[in-house]
Amino acid sequence: MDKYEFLYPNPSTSTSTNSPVHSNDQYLPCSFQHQHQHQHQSSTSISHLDNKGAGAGAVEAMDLKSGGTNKRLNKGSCRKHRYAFQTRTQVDILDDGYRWRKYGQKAVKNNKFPRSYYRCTHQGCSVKKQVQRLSKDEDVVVTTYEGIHSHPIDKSTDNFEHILTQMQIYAAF
DNA sequence: CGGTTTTGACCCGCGC
DNA sequence: GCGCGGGTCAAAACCG
Repeated sequence: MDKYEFLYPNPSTSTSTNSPVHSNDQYLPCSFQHQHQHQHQSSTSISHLDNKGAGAGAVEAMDLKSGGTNKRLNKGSCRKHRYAFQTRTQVDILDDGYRWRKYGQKAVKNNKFPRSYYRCTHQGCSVKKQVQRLSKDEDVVVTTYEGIHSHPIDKSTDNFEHILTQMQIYAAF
């Protein structure tokens, strides 16, 4: 049922206005906060992510050190690049051009919708991604990326994907 | 047939 | 010490 391969008919219509939020101690030099006119109510999720237990802000309630994020493989990793996107879309799967394999799904306490855990299917690329939908606003989908891709995108020829790629590269620095 | 999703169980850190 | 909440794994099911 989750077979949405390519859902970017109109980048300026369907998926609009992503609000990148860096919750880690890592700061992004390039602030690509393109706040369009669409977002006007629950757009800036920084307060949501920063504020734990604020009802719908169960996305960023945990730090990297606490969770079992790096319990097994990660032993002495330097820093974790993690940033969340809030996208107003009706589709759960936001295809950014990479290949993801779902490895888990858990229900969040303050959310009626479960959170899906995805992982990059590339060898050596342990980029993780989790998608969560807000129970308050079903149209808002929070996608939290973790890690940086060290390989080109398999797909090609798309403006929006290219933009996303650049955004990730910026976030990597 | 291969890759991926699904779903339950297990594990781990933290709070009480 | 136990329970809770969250994250991951793994085996089976499913789809192209």
